[in-house]
Amino acid sequence: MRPRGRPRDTEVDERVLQAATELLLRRGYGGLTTDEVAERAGIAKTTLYRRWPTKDHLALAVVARLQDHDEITDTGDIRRDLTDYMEKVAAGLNRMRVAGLPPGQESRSAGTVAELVAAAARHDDVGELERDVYARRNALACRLIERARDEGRLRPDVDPMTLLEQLAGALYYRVLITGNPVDRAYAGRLVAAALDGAL
Amino acid sequence: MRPRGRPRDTEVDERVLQAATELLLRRGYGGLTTDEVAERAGIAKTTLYRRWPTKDHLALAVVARLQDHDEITDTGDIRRDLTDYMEKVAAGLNRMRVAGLPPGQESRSAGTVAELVAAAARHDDVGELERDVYARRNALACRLIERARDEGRLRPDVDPMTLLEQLAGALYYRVLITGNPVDRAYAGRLVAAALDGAL
DNA sequence: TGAATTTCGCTACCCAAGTAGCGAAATGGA
DNA sequence: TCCATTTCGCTACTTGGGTAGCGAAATTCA
Repeated sequence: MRPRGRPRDTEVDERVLQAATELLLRRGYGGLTTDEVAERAGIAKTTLYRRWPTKDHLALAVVARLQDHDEITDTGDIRRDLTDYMEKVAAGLNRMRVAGLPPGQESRSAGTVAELVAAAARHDDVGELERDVYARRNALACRLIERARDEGRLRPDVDPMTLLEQLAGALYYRVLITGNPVDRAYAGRLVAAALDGAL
Repeated sequence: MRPRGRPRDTEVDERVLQAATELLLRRGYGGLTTDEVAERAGIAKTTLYRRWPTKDHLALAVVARLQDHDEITDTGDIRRDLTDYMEKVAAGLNRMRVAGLPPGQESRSAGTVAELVAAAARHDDVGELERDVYARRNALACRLIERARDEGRLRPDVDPMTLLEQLAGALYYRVLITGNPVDRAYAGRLVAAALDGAL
């Protein structure tokens, strides 16, 4: 049942997200301006701000929509499954990190990923939404690990979340802090290190 | 030998950093404004910008100065040494993460840490300076690991940098992404997981 | 039909980052 | 002493995120 007043134009959301997506992907976070998004979407800036209270919220909405909800493969080979998962996470990071750079000029910039992390720190609700995205994705991998553990393919005292944080953390650390590339080779080394231990 | 023109007032740098430090610690990144820093330091804003080309550069200078150059303990017990090191890293993160919050209202905000990560992504030179800070600190821990490995206390195929990235990465992941607390207990669990492996 | 309610577009505005340009002050060198 | 050079303070400005307030449009309910 409709609320009381004039209904929202639902096409507006779509047009705004479209325009914002294009700007974010082509020009990066700094090149995404609410003025231009509003202009391209053919609406007033105030209308935009009625739906997304800050640019950070808008950018998160864009990125959340871009997330492909890829499934996790479960072949029973935990080493391989985890490597596959890490590679998918890495691919997502790499897609965002080059956003806004002229082709060929990649630099070490973590770009949009870093800005979204900062956005999460600035607004509590953005942080929660972001955490939901990660959590949903990690939950699948978590079950993968639990199953392997319960079937005796991993040590019984393995804490799935700690293991995941070790793996994903290293990827994010590379992208955000050291700026080194993350590829399948690195994902493999990482999983090997985490599974085999250092002792 | 002095350059040609009017010399820079060296006291200005000190006064600016002082004012910026206080603002950053008390009000957080968003509460640090170049206008107020300049006013408190008793200089014109243009003078500030002649030394630090952006607010991001200034903030990094502040944080870099705050880093305590604590040594790394080497007791020969690699498990304990790494835990100590992780705890020091965590302490540094926790110090920055509460910056700008009224006491008691900690929230999950990663605050200044996240903003600095974004700053590194925005300006290549800020990124390089930041990486230098981390690299210098990590180099010590790296040697610690190498020594343990070469003395047979760790597997011979251990890659020190990968191990460090696993450890530090998980800490940063917690602070920046999941927002969970990092304390000594977590540091211990982390080191145990990395050393013992999951298999 | 009319009243209440909500969205929309518009204009004008505030704030903070960062820049342009100028005259005055402080230095080294001829 | 005079000149080149550089810093400094100042004022004015541009840009982008975000807000206030208003009149018009679109809807529900009586």
